[in-house]
Amino acid sequence: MRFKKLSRNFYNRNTLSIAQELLGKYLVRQIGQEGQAGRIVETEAYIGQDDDACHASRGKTRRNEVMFGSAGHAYVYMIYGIYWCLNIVTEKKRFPAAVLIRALEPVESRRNRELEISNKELVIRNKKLLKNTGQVGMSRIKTDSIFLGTNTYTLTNGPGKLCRWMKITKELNGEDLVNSDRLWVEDRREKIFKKDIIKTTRVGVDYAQNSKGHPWRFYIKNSPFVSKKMKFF
DNA sequence: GTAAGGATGCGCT
DNA sequence: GCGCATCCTTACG
Repeated sequence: MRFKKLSRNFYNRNTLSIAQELLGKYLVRQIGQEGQAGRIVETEAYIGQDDDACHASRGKTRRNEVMFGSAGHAYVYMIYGIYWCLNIVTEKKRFPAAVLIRALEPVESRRNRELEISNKELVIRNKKLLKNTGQVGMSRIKTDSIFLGTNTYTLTNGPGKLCRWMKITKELNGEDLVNSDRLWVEDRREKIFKKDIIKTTRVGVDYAQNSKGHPWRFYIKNSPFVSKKMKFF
Protein backbone atom coordinates (compact mmCIF):
# COMPACT_ATOMS: atom_id res chain seq x y z
CA MET A 1 0.00 0.00 0.00
CA ARG A 2 1.40 3.33 -1.03
CA PHE A 3 -0.36 5.64 1.36
CA LYS A 4 -0.79 5.55 5.10
CA LYS A 5 -4.14 4.82 6.68
CA LEU A 6 -5.17 7.38 9.25
CA SER A 7 -4.39 6.16 12.74
CA ARG A 8 -6.40 5.74 15.91
CA ASN A 9 -4.68 8.85 17.23
CA PHE A 10 -5.99 10.88 14.33
CA TYR A 11 -9.59 9.98 15.15
CA ASN A 12 -9.25 10.04 18.92
CA ARG A 13 -9.41 13.84 19.12
CA ASN A 14 -11.63 16.89 18.93
CA THR A 15 -14.37 16.27 16.36
CA LEU A 16 -14.38 19.76 14.84
CA SER A 17 -10.66 19.51 14.10
CA ILE A 18 -11.07 16.10 12.54
CA ALA A 19 -14.02 17.17 10.39
CA GLN A 20 -11.83 19.89 8.88
CA GLU A 21 -8.70 17.79 8.59
CA LEU A 22 -10.57 15.04 6.78
CA LEU A 23 -11.00 17.43 3.86
CA GLY A 24 -8.44 16.49 1.23
CA LYS A 25 -7.98 12.99 2.66
CA TYR A 26 -8.99 9.98 0.58
CA LEU A 27 -11.75 7.53 1.42
CA VAL A 28 -10.91 4.14 -0.04
CA ARG A 29 -13.24 1.18 -0.55
CA GLN A 30 -11.85 -2.22 -1.47
CA ILE A 31 -14.01 -5.17 -2.52
CA GLY A 32 -11.79 -8.05 -3.59
CA GLN A 33 -9.99 -6.86 -6.69
CA GLU A 34 -12.37 -3.97 -7.18
CA GLY A 35 -12.48 -0.70 -5.40
CA GLN A 36 -13.08 3.01 -5.44
CA ALA A 37 -11.39 6.02 -3.95
CA GLY A 38 -12.62 9.55 -3.45
CA ARG A 39 -11.17 12.77 -2.15
CA ILE A 40 -13.23 13.99 0.78
CA VAL A 41 -14.59 17.46 0.02
CA GLU A 42 -17.45 17.86 2.52
CA THR A 43 -18.02 16.79 6.13
CA GLU A 44 -20.26 17.50 9.11
CA ALA A 45 -19.56 17.10 12.82
CA TYR A 46 -22.04 15.56 15.25
CA ILE A 47 -20.86 15.97 18.80
CA GLY A 48 -22.14 14.40 21.97
CA GLN A 49 -25.45 14.26 23.77
CA ASP A 50 -25.75 18.04 24.02
CA ASP A 51 -25.98 18.24 20.22
CA ASP A 52 -29.67 17.65 19.57
CA ALA A 53 -29.00 16.94 15.89
CA CYS A 54 -26.73 14.06 16.87
CA HIS A 55 -28.26 10.58 16.84
CA ALA A 56 -26.75 10.02 20.28
CA SER A 57 -28.52 13.01 21.82
CA ARG A 58 -31.16 10.82 23.43
CA GLY A 59 -28.76 8.21 24.69
CA LYS A 60 -27.32 4.91 23.56
CA THR A 61 -29.42 2.60 21.39
CA ARG A 62 -28.82 -0.41 19.19
CA ARG A 63 -28.54 1.88 16.17
CA ASN A 64 -26.08 4.42 17.52
CA GLU A 65 -24.01 2.28 19.90
CA VAL A 66 -20.96 2.41 17.62
CA MET A 67 -20.75 6.14 18.30
CA PHE A 68 -20.16 5.38 21.96
CA GLY A 69 -17.24 3.09 21.17
CA SER A 70 -13.64 3.92 20.34
CA ALA A 71 -12.65 6.32 17.59
CA GLY A 72 -11.94 5.28 14.01
CA HIS A 73 -14.94 2.98 13.56
CA ALA A 74 -17.61 3.38 10.90
CA TYR A 75 -21.12 4.30 11.96
CA VAL A 76 -23.39 3.43 9.05
CA TYR A 77 -27.14 4.01 9.24
CA MET A 78 -30.10 3.94 6.89
CA ILE A 79 -32.01 7.11 6.09
CA TYR A 80 -35.41 7.52 4.43
CA GLY A 81 -35.64 3.80 3.86
CA ILE A 82 -33.34 3.96 0.86
CA TYR A 83 -29.97 5.49 1.51
CA TRP A 84 -27.03 4.66 3.73
CA CYS A 85 -24.87 7.31 5.35
CA LEU A 86 -21.28 6.93 6.52
CA ASN A 87 -19.89 8.49 9.67
CA ILE A 88 -16.51 8.05 11.26
CA VAL A 89 -16.52 7.85 15.06
CA THR A 90 -14.35 10.38 16.89
CA GLU A 91 -13.30 11.29 20.41
CA LYS A 92 -12.65 9.10 23.41
CA LYS A 93 -14.59 5.99 24.27
CA ARG A 94 -18.04 6.59 25.75
CA PHE A 95 -18.22 10.11 24.28
CA PRO A 96 -20.58 9.76 21.31
CA ALA A 97 -19.40 11.83 18.35
CA ALA A 98 -18.73 11.32 14.66
CA VAL A 99 -18.01 12.99 11.36
CA LEU A 100 -20.51 12.49 8.54
CA ILE A 101 -18.88 12.15 5.14
CA ARG A 102 -21.13 14.21 2.86
CA ALA A 103 -19.31 14.38 -0.46
CA LEU A 104 -16.34 13.04 -2.40
CA GLU A 105 -14.46 13.89 -5.53
CA PRO A 106 -14.24 10.49 -7.23
CA VAL A 107 -10.66 9.78 -8.30
CA GLU A 108 -10.32 6.03 -8.79
CA SER A 109 -12.37 3.11 -9.82
CA ARG A 110 -10.64 -0.17 -10.38
CA ARG A 111 -13.51 -1.31 -12.50
CA ASN A 112 -11.84 0.86 -15.09
CA ARG A 113 -8.53 -0.32 -16.25
CA GLU A 114 -6.96 3.08 -16.63
CA LEU A 115 -4.76 3.21 -13.60
CA GLU A 116 -1.85 5.10 -15.05
CA ILE A 117 -2.96 8.59 -14.01
CA SER A 118 -1.96 9.68 -10.52
CA ASN A 119 -4.59 11.12 -8.23
CA LYS A 120 -2.74 14.36 -7.95
CA GLU A 121 -2.63 14.70 -11.70
CA LEU A 122 -6.30 13.86 -11.97
CA VAL A 123 -7.29 16.50 -9.43
CA ILE A 124 -5.15 19.11 -11.20
CA ARG A 125 -6.63 18.07 -14.52
CA ASN A 126 -10.13 18.46 -13.13
CA LYS A 127 -9.36 21.90 -11.79
CA LYS A 128 -8.01 22.99 -15.18
CA LEU A 129 -11.01 21.60 -17.02
CA LEU A 130 -13.34 23.28 -14.60
CA LYS A 131 -11.61 26.61 -15.04
CA ASN A 132 -11.55 26.39 -18.81
CA THR A 133 -14.87 24.81 -19.60
CA GLY A 134 -16.94 24.75 -16.42
CA GLN A 135 -17.02 20.97 -16.80
CA VAL A 136 -15.15 18.20 -15.10
CA GLY A 137 -13.69 15.24 -16.96
CA MET A 138 -13.71 11.89 -15.26
CA SER A 139 -12.58 9.35 -17.80
CA ARG A 140 -11.40 6.93 -15.18
CA ILE A 141 -14.80 6.39 -13.69
CA LYS A 142 -16.64 6.08 -16.96
CA THR A 143 -17.81 2.58 -16.13
CA ASP A 144 -19.58 3.69 -12.99
CA SER A 145 -20.91 6.69 -14.76
CA ILE A 146 -22.57 4.64 -17.45
CA PHE A 147 -23.75 2.10 -14.94
CA LEU A 148 -25.57 4.74 -12.92
CA GLY A 149 -26.74 6.63 -15.96
CA THR A 150 -25.60 9.97 -14.63
CA ASN A 151 -22.72 12.39 -14.71
CA THR A 152 -19.65 11.56 -12.68
CA TYR A 153 -20.12 15.03 -11.39
CA THR A 154 -23.21 13.98 -9.47
CA LEU A 155 -22.07 10.52 -8.47
CA THR A 156 -20.83 11.27 -4.97
CA ASN A 157 -22.14 14.74 -4.07
CA GLY A 158 -24.23 13.67 -1.12
CA PRO A 159 -23.99 11.26 1.79
CA GLY A 160 -26.48 8.81 0.32
CA LYS A 161 -25.01 8.87 -3.14
CA LEU A 162 -21.42 8.35 -2.08
CA CYS A 163 -22.43 5.27 -0.12
CA ARG A 164 -24.25 3.94 -3.17
CA TRP A 165 -21.16 4.50 -5.30
CA MET A 166 -18.86 2.88 -2.74
CA LYS A 167 -21.25 0.06 -1.90
CA ILE A 168 -21.29 1.01 1.76
CA THR A 169 -24.13 -0.63 3.66
CA LYS A 170 -25.04 -1.85 7.13
CA GLU A 171 -22.46 -4.57 6.58
CA LEU A 172 -19.76 -1.99 7.30
CA ASN A 173 -21.36 -0.60 10.45
CA GLY A 174 -18.76 -0.91 13.19
CA GLU A 175 -15.89 -1.52 10.76
CA ASP A 176 -12.55 -0.41 12.22
CA LEU A 177 -11.16 1.95 9.60
CA VAL A 178 -7.74 1.90 11.25
CA ASN A 179 -7.19 -1.77 10.42
CA SER A 180 -9.76 -2.62 7.76
CA ASP A 181 -8.86 -3.82 4.28
CA ARG A 182 -12.39 -3.04 3.08
CA LEU A 183 -12.78 0.62 4.02
CA TRP A 184 -10.34 3.22 5.27
CA VAL A 185 -9.13 6.81 4.94
CA GLU A 186 -5.62 7.56 3.78
CA ASP A 187 -3.40 10.60 3.72
CA ARG A 188 -2.02 11.37 0.27
CA ARG A 189 -0.11 14.32 1.63
CA GLU A 190 -2.38 17.00 0.32
CA LYS A 191 -2.73 20.09 2.47
CA ILE A 192 -6.00 22.02 2.50
CA PHE A 193 -5.51 25.57 3.73
CA LYS A 194 -7.85 27.20 6.22
CA LYS A 195 -8.78 29.87 3.72
CA ASP A 196 -10.11 27.20 1.40
CA ILE A 197 -12.47 25.71 3.98
CA ILE A 198 -16.05 26.99 4.11
CA LYS A 199 -17.78 26.66 7.48
CA THR A 200 -21.54 26.69 7.53
CA THR A 201 -24.59 25.12 9.13
CA ARG A 202 -25.43 21.45 8.78
CA VAL A 203 -27.95 20.19 6.27
CA GLY A 204 -31.36 18.85 7.23
CA VAL A 205 -31.26 19.48 10.98
CA ASP A 206 -33.85 22.26 11.33
CA TYR A 207 -35.66 20.20 13.92
CA ALA A 208 -32.69 20.54 16.30
CA GLN A 209 -33.71 23.61 18.26
CA ASN A 210 -30.48 24.05 20.20
CA SER A 211 -27.79 23.24 17.71
CA LYS A 212 -29.20 23.74 14.22
CA GLY A 213 -27.32 27.02 13.92
CA HIS A 214 -23.91 25.59 14.74
CA PRO A 215 -21.39 26.02 11.91
CA TRP A 216 -20.36 22.39 11.91
CA ARG A 217 -20.49 21.71 8.18
CA PHE A 218 -17.22 22.05 6.30
CA TYR A 219 -16.42 21.89 2.63
CA ILE A 220 -13.64 22.74 0.23
CA LYS A 221 -14.26 26.13 -1.33
CA ASN A 222 -15.00 26.01 -5.03
CA SER A 223 -15.26 22.25 -5.19
CA PRO A 224 -17.99 21.30 -7.66
CA PHE A 225 -18.40 18.01 -5.85
CA VAL A 226 -20.08 19.28 -2.68
CA SER A 227 -23.70 18.33 -2.06
CA LYS A 228 -25.27 21.75 -2.33
CA LYS A 229 -25.57 23.52 -5.64
CA MET A 230 -22.53 25.64 -6.33
CA LYS A 231 -22.47 28.92 -8.12
CA PHE A 232 -19.74 29.08 -10.73
CA PHE A 233 -18.27 32.21 -12.25
C1' DG B 1 -35.16 28.52 -12.17
C1' DT B 2 -38.18 26.78 -7.67
C1' DA B 3 -41.64 23.71 -5.30
C1' DA B 4 -43.90 19.66 -4.18
C1' DG B 5 -44.24 14.94 -3.54
C1' DG B 6 -42.88 10.04 -3.73
C1' DA B 7 -39.92 6.15 -2.70
C1' DT B 8 -39.04 3.44 1.42
C1' DG B 9 -37.11 1.08 6.37
C1' DC B 10 -36.79 1.69 10.82
C1' DG B 11 -36.01 4.15 15.33
C1' DC B 12 -38.40 6.33 18.50
C1' DT B 13 -42.75 8.33 21.28
C1' DG C 1 -47.96 6.50 13.81
C1' DC C 2 -44.50 10.15 12.73
C1' DG C 3 -40.56 11.79 10.89
C1' DC C 4 -35.96 11.35 9.34
C1' DA C 5 -28.04 13.82 8.93
C1' DT C 6 -31.75 11.91 1.10
C1' DC C 7 -32.44 12.13 -3.65
C1' DC C 8 -35.05 12.11 -7.87
C1' DT C 9 -38.88 13.23 -10.85
C1' DT C 10 -42.52 16.05 -12.17
C1' DA C 11 -44.92 20.25 -12.57
C1' DC C 12 -44.96 24.52 -13.00
C1' DG C 13 -44.01 29.52 -14.89
